[in-house]
Amino acid sequence: MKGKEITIYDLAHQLQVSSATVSRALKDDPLISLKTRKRIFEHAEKMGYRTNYFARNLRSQKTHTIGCIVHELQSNFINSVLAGIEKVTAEASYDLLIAHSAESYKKEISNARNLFQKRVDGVIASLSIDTVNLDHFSSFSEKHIPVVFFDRVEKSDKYAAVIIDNYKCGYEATAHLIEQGCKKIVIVTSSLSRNVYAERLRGYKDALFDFGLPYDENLVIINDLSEQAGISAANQILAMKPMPDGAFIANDFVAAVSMRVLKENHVAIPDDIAIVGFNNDVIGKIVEPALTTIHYAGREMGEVAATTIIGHLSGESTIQKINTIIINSAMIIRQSSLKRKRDRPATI
Amino acid sequence: MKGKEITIYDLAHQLQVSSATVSRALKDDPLISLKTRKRIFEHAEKMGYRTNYFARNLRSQKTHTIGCIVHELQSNFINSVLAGIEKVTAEASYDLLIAHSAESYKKEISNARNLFQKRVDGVIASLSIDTVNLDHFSSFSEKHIPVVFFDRVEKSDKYAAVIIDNYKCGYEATAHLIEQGCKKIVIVTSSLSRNVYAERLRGYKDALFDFGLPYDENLVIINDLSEQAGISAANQILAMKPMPDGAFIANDFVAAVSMRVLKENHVAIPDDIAIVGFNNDVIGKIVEPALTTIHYAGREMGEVAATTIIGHLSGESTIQKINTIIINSAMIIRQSSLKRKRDRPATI
DNA sequence: CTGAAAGCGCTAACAT
DNA sequence: ATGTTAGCGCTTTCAG
Repeated sequence: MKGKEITIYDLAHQLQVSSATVSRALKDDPLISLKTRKRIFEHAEKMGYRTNYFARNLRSQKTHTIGCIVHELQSNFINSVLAGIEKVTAEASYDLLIAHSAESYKKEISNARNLFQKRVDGVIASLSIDTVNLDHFSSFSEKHIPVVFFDRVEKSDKYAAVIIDNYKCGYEATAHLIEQGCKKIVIVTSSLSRNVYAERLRGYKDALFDFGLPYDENLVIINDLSEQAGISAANQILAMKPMPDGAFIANDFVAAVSMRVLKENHVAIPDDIAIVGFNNDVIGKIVEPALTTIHYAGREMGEVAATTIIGHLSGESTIQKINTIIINSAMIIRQSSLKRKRDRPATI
Repeated sequence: MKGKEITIYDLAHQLQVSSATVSRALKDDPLISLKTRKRIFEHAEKMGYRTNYFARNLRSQKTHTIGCIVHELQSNFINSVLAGIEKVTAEASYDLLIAHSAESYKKEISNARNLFQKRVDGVIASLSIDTVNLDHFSSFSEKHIPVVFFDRVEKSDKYAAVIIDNYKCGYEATAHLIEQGCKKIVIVTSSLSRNVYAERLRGYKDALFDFGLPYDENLVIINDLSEQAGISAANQILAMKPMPDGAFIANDFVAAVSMRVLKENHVAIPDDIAIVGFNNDVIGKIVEPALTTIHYAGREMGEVAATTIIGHLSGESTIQKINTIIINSAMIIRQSSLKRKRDRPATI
């Protein structure tokens, strides 16, 4: 069974038709009569024919591959986005090339270069925390290769973006804490060069203002969202006098780590301090008390990003027209933020 | 800048050499004089030349791609394996095609078919929970495409395997619990068709025997390791009379979920029941008390698997010779299993 | 509806 | 050390 690979020439010869006919039939080209198509299909199947994508791509000058750059892989959010992208691209029979920058601008640049070398037909990306500009994507725009950013985006008329309304999320989380009676709310976040964090902070500020609370920049803790960052954020909170009675933390993992440290220091959650996380990670259901968080439809975000790229590639729409798409998000209230134990049941 | 793509012919023409020389120089072939090579390199760089992998692969009949089938993506363990594989394959300038079966035999079959269609040069895989045989890999072995399994493997002389000593891990975990004074130890595990679970159970049994404890099959809880499974396992434990005083749980996530339910039912950990998990997931450091677990070097496992495949492909070694490679693993003792609070400090 | 033929860009024998 | 040449397997005009 080691034998040679079957080609369309073999099939053509065996069926006494031309290779062109086989090629067309295999793509289900209506130009070929249904009868011939069927005959060729069945024969190809029987012979164990597999299309040679290299020959096809070489000839057609398309790779049928979408490149994807993400800043993180150990994240439920990113994984659901990826699942959404995968679903859509697979349906359109595009391949997916996933590169991850591990939150490094330098790596992101080399990821982009790599995808460019691999001649992807389109790019979907979420920016690393320390990315300073979009120059590394210009090789794509120069060759008219479509690029769509998601979640961590940068405004540009050259590329489209799929995001959630981070401002609204920040506002709602803060308002919720205030409604629970919090008067001094810490926000633990990351680089304000990234839209997601900057926007949420803006929402936080506006909520404070609307409810008549003062904004104090000492209550803004900026770090890298690592485990260590969670520990030190908690320690900073513990050191504040008086201690804050609310915290809005940029992701559920950091929130969980902080909660652990706070509890070790005999701080009661939510009574002493109410906590809201972000992302709706599984960990939020494991920690005690269960974590109030913001849920975003990662899967949907991925699907939308992929659909946009593929629509563009098949000439249905143009990325320049679309520019920005906003996906839904919603707060999930659990015990960690419920100071006023009332009728409202915790959502699990 | 939309212009045509540069080819080796363009470079050849511009530099007044033949296309063959350019081709060789670009692969750093020592046949070409260092001077010419350098000249060509620099010119290629300047012109923004990118190699056309389709033409190359079409000609060389190699894809330079390794396919990888995993049963899960939301797992730190799998992610570290993948990182290890990525490192090695990237160094050897192979591409990686990742497919995931989501613990479904059917999907695994279609993943395999897909990778075969894509003509990967080699395959690295970890079996899904319900995989019943290895027939879907026979197309690879027939074409002499090397396959290496890792972690969840099935014995076969056609394929190589990279694993940890699950028997030893099961034995040590159980022995540890016994040393802590446990007399009735539950084991929460999954399908015994998978080597990893069968072997650990064997270790569990032997440890019980060696320490003179009876083996009771009612203490073996088999489920699918989902969140729901963790909840029901805990409920089963709660219903046992007398309640077990030790539990060895197949992964840290399920252990964490079970702990939560147990604690909600006022069971003290480790005093009422000592717990050991598996995999050394981050979650083990978040739960309270911190979880004793078994650490396996996932990254190393990935590196070894990839090195084996690539060694085979470059003709350095043969997979038939190697067959099985065993990677180190070690228990990490934290509070969840320490009934006897003695000198031994908890490892964090 | 089908066929003939050219060529995508690269590699590797074979020749110098 | 470098050049010549013949494809790799497919798609796609152009011609019937």
